[in-house]
Amino acid sequence: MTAPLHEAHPAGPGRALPNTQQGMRRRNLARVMHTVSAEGPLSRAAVASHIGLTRAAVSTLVDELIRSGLLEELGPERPGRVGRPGSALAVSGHGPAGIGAEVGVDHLAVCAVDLRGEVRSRAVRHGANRGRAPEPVIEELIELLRRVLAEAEREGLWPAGLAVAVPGLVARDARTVVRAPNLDWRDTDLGPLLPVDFPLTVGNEANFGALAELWLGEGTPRDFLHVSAEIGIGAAVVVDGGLLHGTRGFAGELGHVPVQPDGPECPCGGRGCLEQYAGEEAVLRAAGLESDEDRVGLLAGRAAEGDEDVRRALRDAGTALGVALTGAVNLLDPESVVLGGALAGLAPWLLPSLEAELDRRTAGPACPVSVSRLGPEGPLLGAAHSVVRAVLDDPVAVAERA
Amino acid sequence: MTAPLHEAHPAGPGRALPNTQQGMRRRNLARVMHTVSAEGPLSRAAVASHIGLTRAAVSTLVDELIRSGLLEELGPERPGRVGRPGSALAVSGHGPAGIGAEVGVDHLAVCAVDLRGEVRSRAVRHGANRGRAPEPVIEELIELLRRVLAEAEREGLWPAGLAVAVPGLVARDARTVVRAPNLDWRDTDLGPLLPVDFPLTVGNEANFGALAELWLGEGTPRDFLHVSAEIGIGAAVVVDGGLLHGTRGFAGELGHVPVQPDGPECPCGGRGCLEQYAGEEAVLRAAGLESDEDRVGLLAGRAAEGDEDVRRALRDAGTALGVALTGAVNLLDPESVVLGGALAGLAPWLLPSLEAELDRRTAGPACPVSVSRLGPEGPLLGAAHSVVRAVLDDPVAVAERA
DNA sequence: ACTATTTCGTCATGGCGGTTTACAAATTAG
DNA sequence: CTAATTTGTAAACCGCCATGACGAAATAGT
Repeated sequence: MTAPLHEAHPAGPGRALPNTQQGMRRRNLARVMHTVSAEGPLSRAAVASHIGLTRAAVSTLVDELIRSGLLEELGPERPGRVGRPGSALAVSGHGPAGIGAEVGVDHLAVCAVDLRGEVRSRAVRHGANRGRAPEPVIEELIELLRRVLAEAEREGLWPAGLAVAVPGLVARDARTVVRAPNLDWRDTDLGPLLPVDFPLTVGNEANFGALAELWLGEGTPRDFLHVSAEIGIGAAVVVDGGLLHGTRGFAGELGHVPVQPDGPECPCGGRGCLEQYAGEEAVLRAAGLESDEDRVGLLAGRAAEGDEDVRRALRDAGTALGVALTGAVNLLDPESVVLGGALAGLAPWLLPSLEAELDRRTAGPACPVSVSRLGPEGPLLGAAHSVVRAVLDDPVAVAERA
Repeated sequence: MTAPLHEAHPAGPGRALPNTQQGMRRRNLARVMHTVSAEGPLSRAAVASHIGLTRAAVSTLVDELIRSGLLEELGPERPGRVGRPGSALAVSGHGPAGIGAEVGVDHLAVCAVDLRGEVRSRAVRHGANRGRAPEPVIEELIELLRRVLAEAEREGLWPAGLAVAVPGLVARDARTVVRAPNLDWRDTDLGPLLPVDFPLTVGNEANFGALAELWLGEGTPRDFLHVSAEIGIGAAVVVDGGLLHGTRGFAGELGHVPVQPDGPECPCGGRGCLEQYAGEEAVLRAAGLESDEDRVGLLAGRAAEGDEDVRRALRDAGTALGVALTGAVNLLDPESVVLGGALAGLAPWLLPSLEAELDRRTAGPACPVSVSRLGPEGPLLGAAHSVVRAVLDDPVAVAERA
């Protein structure tokens, strides 16, 4: 029963809808949902002027959305302006919810987000998953999922879809994990393991983090490069408000960009890949540390304490990141680079050398580098919100399933 | 009078059209044009089944396109199939034409392409333009343009737009050349210099070359990386059948991707940029040659003769290209890499080391590298065809101008 | 307090676009 | 020569949005 959510989450409302009158209607319904969702409570008239339709047309659209339970009438607004006050519309806090899940190296998490974007339920379970087989891990995830779904149902929500963030490469079918080095999973189709009766999507953790940044970050542009790191270093390329997936779904493998063509060998077969300089393992080694749990926290702690070895290791990692990012920036000309995931916590010590390297190597104004506010929350929120966006992108599709 | 052609040539038909009934109509007109253009002569019924409309609907669409002179009725087709034969429709060979122009380092060229994709007129003028001011060069280009337009008019064609390919960075407004090192142009707006009474677009030569590959190449995928080189090394990133422009329009600057972080200094401010290893100047120097004209031809000639110095220089350049492309391929996961422009002619000596490097550094199946058939013709054809595509993408817009 | 003005939401009407249904025309199969 | 099949078109219909008019509900002015 696991139908794919529309793959490669389209940027705008309803990209794939047919070019017929019904398709037009569905696109307009989506535009209403997006407008109300983005611009807060709005009257029908305000929505109409936002999207360029007449009040009459918006009325019929809103009626349909209210009947479907996707919009709610909040009642008359009381503005100081002249004229009859409008009736405020808001996205419904009941009805469909986006379920996000995350399989991390040392934790599992599930959450439910309503159409308003609020997290209404969540469950987390800590514990190292490194090297565990997929089945028991997913078994535990399902337990969390059950709890979240139960609580969501008590709040009047029903699941519109499930998106799972995984620390590894995911095939374009958005179902099978091709390679997850931290977990030691290879070519495992999560579809059969997660028998849910709503659409399932599996995606790369870094990609979901980037989407969270795009949708939840403040002032985030529509074209940027989102860099995050767990063990591998993943980048997500966001172009015109949409993710760049690549042919096989493997785009964004920043970790294996050559930084020093005759540097140390890398398991990927190359030499001097970024991961050999800025990967978690490499940085720990350079700092003279060893640990099996919360390695990022360890690094951040030592660096904050003033440990010169750790700081040097992070400086060098920043320089290597700067070299790799110079290539990426030259190739993509993004509006900015955002450091997310584990890198966000280490930013204070990475940024100076990273920016110095990037500035030095770029002619003209350098590409600004910023740090994500979301940090480690990004992937989970991005996953849940991807489902919410899918609902906003095609409201009738979910209304039919209600 | 120079209105911008729709910027950032959209992939599909009429992306920017409003979501109204007229917009729907225009999109369907575009779909008919695209189908007839791509699938050769087709009956109304065949078009209908291709795009999923009814025969009746297609009939009215075709009527309108024929009245506008964009489609032609070729007469009844004689198939061996049962049933009444359809009336073959073809894109008109008269009416609107796309005008392409190219400002090269040592030549100027202009051509006119009809909606069928045939080159109906062309004019070329050889002569070094290096270091000449924009005004006299454009003056000469206008002379060629006048000749091409005159011949096109004799053939019953009228210009639907002009696209100019320039060897340099072009701003997002598609009018001003920000930097063209070979010509020594900086921040020159070609709009005032080219006062034509139809839409004008200025674009990067490498980008137009990539578009030519996309539209004219056989078996070219919708996601690929097109690498070309004149003096600088430009790459064009094609994603889902559309060019990736970047925020400022500077995407694809492969020449300044770091290949050896502490290599020789580069005018861009960096060190060890690809251009320092695989740029024209660098290769000539490594080969111990010097020349002011047709430097690529010189290299190819010597390499073909068996000159070991030249071959070694090209091998090394290929290796450097391989390193830079490894980074790009990891980041973008394209379906293939295409070598175009000057690189196409040098491919026999570049490819082996390039592919070896790329294979070695990539885990799993390597990204296939191919060579463009179009070679130096690419940019000019791509420019002209970009105008033709714009007409196919929104037929009514040009019909109104007829 | 009362009227004029402004804005909101809705209804009836109409135009536009594609579908459905029906039919004549043109070909092949038997 | 008839039956079957396919094409192109015309007429009626339906869905969707625009237009214009109206009542409702607020403010502004006298």
